[in-house]
Amino acid sequence: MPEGHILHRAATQHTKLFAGRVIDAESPQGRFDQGAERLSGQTVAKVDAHGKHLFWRFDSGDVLHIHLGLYGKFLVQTAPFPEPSPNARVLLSAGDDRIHLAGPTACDILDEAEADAVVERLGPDPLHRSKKQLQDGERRFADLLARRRTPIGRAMLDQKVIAGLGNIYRAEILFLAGLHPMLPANEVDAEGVAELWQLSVDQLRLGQKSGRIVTVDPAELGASSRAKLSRSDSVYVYKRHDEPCRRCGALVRSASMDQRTIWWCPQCQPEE
DNA sequence: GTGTCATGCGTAT
DNA sequence: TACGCCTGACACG
Repeated sequence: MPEGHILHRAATQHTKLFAGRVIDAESPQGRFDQGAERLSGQTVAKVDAHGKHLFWRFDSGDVLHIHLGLYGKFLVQTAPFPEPSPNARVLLSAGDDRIHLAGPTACDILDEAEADAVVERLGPDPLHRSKKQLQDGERRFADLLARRRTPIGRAMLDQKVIAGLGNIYRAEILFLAGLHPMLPANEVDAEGVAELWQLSVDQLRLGQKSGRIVTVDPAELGASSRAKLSRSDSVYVYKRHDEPCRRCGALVRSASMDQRTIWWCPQCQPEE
């Protein structure tokens, strides 16, 4: 159930645990037998992420490319290892550490050029750290939006425009920016574009740090909600159809956009 | 227990 | 625009 923050979190954690180590791989499920055989005995160089894609880079030049899709999940395990569930696509282990991967959309071995090609198909990633990358990213993001008449709600989920946002962040960031999801992307003014980028950077970073998506400003939460934050307490509009907006009280609306649901506050995100 | 839905996306139509 | 992937959570009975 992963948006970009989860993958970057995994990249950091997996690098910490496995960089420089020789791994053993197996595929209890059997759908990655050949890959596991190929990777076993190889040394991990590092693990990095772009958007929702994760890349395990090996000294040999092999790259294990993973995309979790809608269902995929990583478990980090330490010895003594639990019995692997039979649906584990791959187990990657070194010494007392093991990654258990289940349900991914993609799990395949690429060479470096192929891995580069995956990244090149993606838009800029707001979780990239260097100042230069972020500045370039913002410029690309602005250029891409300027060339699209498509609704901003669709553009924000388009991984070629901005890599790493999923349905929750899409809805929440548009709310925070005060933009109606149907507004044409090329009609968002420069200030709005800059705000969308900055909100994406800030929100994804928060998510990366905490491992969960909490977009609601702590100052806007009641004391009781703060004590135990349920998912519906942690967001402004996502899955809150017909509930009152936390800021203005208007009823949150929802609609289907490209087979995904989008939520917005008709008052805070006016349609013009 | 069964049915539906979902933080995603590639491919076919 | 529709389907397939292939999993878990949750609502409902």
